[in-house]
Amino acid sequence: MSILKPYLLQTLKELALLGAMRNKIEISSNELAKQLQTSQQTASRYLLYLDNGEMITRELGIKKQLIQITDLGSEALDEEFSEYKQIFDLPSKVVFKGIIVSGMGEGKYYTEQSGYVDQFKTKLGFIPYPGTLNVEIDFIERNKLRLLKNYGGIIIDEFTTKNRTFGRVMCFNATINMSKGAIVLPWRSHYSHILELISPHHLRKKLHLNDGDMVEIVIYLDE
Amino acid sequence: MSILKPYLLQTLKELALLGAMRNKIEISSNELAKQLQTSQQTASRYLLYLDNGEMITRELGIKKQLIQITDLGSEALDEEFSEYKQIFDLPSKVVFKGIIVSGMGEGKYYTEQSGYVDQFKTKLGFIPYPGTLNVEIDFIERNKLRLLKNYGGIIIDEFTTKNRTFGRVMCFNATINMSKGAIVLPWRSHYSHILELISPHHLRKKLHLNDGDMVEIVIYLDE
DNA sequence: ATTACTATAGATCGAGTAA
DNA sequence: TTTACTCGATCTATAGTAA
Repeated sequence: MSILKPYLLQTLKELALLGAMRNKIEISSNELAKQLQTSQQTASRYLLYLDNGEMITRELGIKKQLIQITDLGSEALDEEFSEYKQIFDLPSKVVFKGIIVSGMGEGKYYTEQSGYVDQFKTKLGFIPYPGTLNVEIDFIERNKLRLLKNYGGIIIDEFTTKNRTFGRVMCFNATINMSKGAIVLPWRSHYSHILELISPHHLRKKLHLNDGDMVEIVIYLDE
Repeated sequence: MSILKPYLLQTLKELALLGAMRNKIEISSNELAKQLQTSQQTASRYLLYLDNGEMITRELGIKKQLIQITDLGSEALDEEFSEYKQIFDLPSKVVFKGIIVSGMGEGKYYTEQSGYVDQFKTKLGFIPYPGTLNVEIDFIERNKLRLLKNYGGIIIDEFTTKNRTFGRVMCFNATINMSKGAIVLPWRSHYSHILELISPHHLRKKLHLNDGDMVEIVIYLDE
């Protein structure tokens, strides 16, 4: 049992609320059942599942049992807590997971235009390594992209060369697998399922990334 | 549907992570299913349940649907978040609910011993009204008592009179229904389901308490 | 007291499919 | 494409009870 079913996570949470993360707590299946508003048998079964999944340790006496949450159990709770922090603390960051894909090389062309480079330097604080790192995000997560655009980021203004016009883009400071960079969203364009990242470093090389690798991108909203 | 089943709360959480607390999000039951790692039918059913429970609003188009979390839904998530905060943020206070019961009068004897009274005055800052107010807590909550003892409180040392020895006790500043006082835990003794409170005032009289009345006790750890 | 098994009742899931 | 129905399969809950 690797990923915890919702009702088992809730049970683990109740145990944590009773102090089982810091100490062994003495609790009978009947008492837990009362807390969970279910039957003694169900509470007993849940404890067995959690024990099998190594989320808790138990010391069974003739009466009661001493229960403590394991490191694995704490991690499960911590992950859940992180998600709630993301929901409520939002203004600070948005997290995407995605996989590395190859672009069509046009990223290099754009990121070398001095009209963009100068602005990147003053507004983002770095000169990007030529090219963009393209990360394909889960289709569903484009909802988060809409959120970003609504929220607003760092604006890179359009400019014109003697040949053509380069459009406005919106940037957000971001990290990819903890490395500093920024994502770049074309001002006009529908929400795509590809995120384009720029960075002062050659990310593929620095992070040893290949197509298909899973990466985590954290986007910072508070500039 | 008043209280949310665990799997529905998880679904609500996923929607919130996709931004549905701040905006309408566009999502198909199939996409949600993928996110929840379940079937399209189940995702659809969950959305119906959440809609019926007024946790979300939906606008169904010919494709997709626009979903936003209602105030009721936000509250449900916020409550869950609070519980996680309680687990992870080191608690600065512990809350008990219990009912007033009568002791056997020995509280008065102890709280009048000058060996205790002098220490109460210097370490707690008040001279207790003679007697203890006894509050019976939910049996399961004695786990929280263990937490308290591990955490450590204000120590009142043992002392000896010409007749006998009075044992060490541990105190915590506390309020009972917002009135100032302290709880007193005998150093040796197993965790009981009775809390003994002392206070500068005659609490029964001041708060018009009778046996069987429900009271709330807040114990402060940071001191 | 307990914990936790068995057996059955009940809830939930998802393939198939209509609209 | 969608959403969401039906209904048999599967999972979960609990009464009864042994240890």
